[in-house]
Amino acid sequence: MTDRTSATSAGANGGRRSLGAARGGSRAARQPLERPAPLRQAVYDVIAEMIINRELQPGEHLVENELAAHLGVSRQPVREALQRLHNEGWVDLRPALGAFVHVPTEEEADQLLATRTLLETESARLAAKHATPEQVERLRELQRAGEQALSEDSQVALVEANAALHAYMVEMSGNKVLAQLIAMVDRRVRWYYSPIARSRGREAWDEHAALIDVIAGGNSRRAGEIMRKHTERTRESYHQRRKEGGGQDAAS
Amino acid sequence: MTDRTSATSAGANGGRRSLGAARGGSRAARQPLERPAPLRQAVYDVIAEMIINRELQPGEHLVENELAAHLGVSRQPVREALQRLHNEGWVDLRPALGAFVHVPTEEEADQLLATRTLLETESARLAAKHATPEQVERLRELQRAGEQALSEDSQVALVEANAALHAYMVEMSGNKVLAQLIAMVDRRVRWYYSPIARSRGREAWDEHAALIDVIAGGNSRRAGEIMRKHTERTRESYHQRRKEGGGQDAAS
DNA sequence: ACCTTGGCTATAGCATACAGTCGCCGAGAT
DNA sequence: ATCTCGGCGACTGTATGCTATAGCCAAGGT
Repeated sequence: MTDRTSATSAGANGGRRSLGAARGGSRAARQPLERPAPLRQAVYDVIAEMIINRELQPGEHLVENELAAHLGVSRQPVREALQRLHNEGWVDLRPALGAFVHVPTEEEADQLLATRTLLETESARLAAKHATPEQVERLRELQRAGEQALSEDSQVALVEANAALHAYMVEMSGNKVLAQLIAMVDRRVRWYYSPIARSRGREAWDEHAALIDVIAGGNSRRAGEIMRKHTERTRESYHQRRKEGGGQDAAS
Repeated sequence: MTDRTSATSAGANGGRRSLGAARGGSRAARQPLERPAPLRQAVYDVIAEMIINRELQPGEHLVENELAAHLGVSRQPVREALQRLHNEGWVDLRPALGAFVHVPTEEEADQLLATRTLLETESARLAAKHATPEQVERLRELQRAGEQALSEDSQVALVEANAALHAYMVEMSGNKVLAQLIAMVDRRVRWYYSPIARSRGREAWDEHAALIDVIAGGNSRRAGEIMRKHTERTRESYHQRRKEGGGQDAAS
């Protein structure tokens, strides 16, 4: 009982941690277009990030009170954020027990990768189908960003550039439904294999370059093929590393 | 306001209040295996159903208080149900304004159908790849159920049988991630075009029969092809009917 | 020594209370 | 007559209080 009291009192807007502070200043702004951006969104972002970079480990019990106290908000936004994380497969919600960080299984990882291949392949095909010169130029920009990260040997930048490139290609596809699905799947894929795959680096970005060329040429069939191979190789690399003992991560 | 009230009260059909009552008596039960099955789940089911069968119309403002009152629960489970409905694309959540039943656009419908084709095609391919005789037998059972519905000219049964057949095929694919995506997409697809498509009936079920034969033979490539054509035809039928004036539904 | 059982604690689930915000409408000014 | 501004109602977003349950531990029985 005492702990809960302390937890809530800490959260009782007396010490809004980063979350409240970031919003407090917007008081002056009066534009009708500006959306308040609910707390639960911020809470969701923070928790999701904590899960992704392993601050919260798979299987870990996410106690609403603790999270609320930690973030300086009440349980309510935390609950709603957890719900959303559940819908998107990040946490398991066991009735009357609460939320637990999802524990990835080998099977699931494989299925995710397979599904990703399917979706990304289609995305590439569509992107090639109606690519405009401006879009291609944008792709090349992103490609250069990747090369840069590669030369600087910055893993973080590399992962980011990779995500950006794929994301933009999806956007180019013009299919928002597809984009939504890919967003979900991709994020989880990255979570699964990011700690293992030191990124195929050079190789992967060469493939990207080739892919962009094909897209520029508008050859949708070939674009799809290249993307399939590209993601398949990532998948293979994933399996290989797992066998080699990168298994610190996934599954039991 | 009055019109909406009448709509919802009509939908609540009086008996819906049982949500709370059905659980009240569980006090005596002591089995550890018995899952409490949270209220929000029930609430979600009810609201989703109301949306699907048009008791709640596209664009309609879903006021938390009213839903809560009609269902006999507090706002809390309603909120959480709405969150989930939002993630799955059924309702739009406008900050500080609330939840609105999603308004389908023509573009979106098309993208949904295209995505469905992609996913279902893959599902069929995988199903064919490792189909067991038992599974094939089950498929034929479902097929017979469809034929039955067809001969009885029962639209409801037909839609149900159709859903069951596709769902089982997805299950056969063995890819749970894929299954999850298809479940989401399919449900929305059905929502979009159900009021228009009087189901292609005979024709569609003939295609099903052919598909099952191919799956039984384990020809995955061909299974995928057939499924693609199958769903593409549905798509065409959708567009055709829209142009003919079935546009009472989608978009503005 | 092992199993059973009853109470205890921590925590989720639900309900209720409070506060801030958006949009509307009418009154007053130009 | 039109435009602006201030009050008002409604509803969401957030906080907090309450209750029931799951899991644990210890005490007692077999």
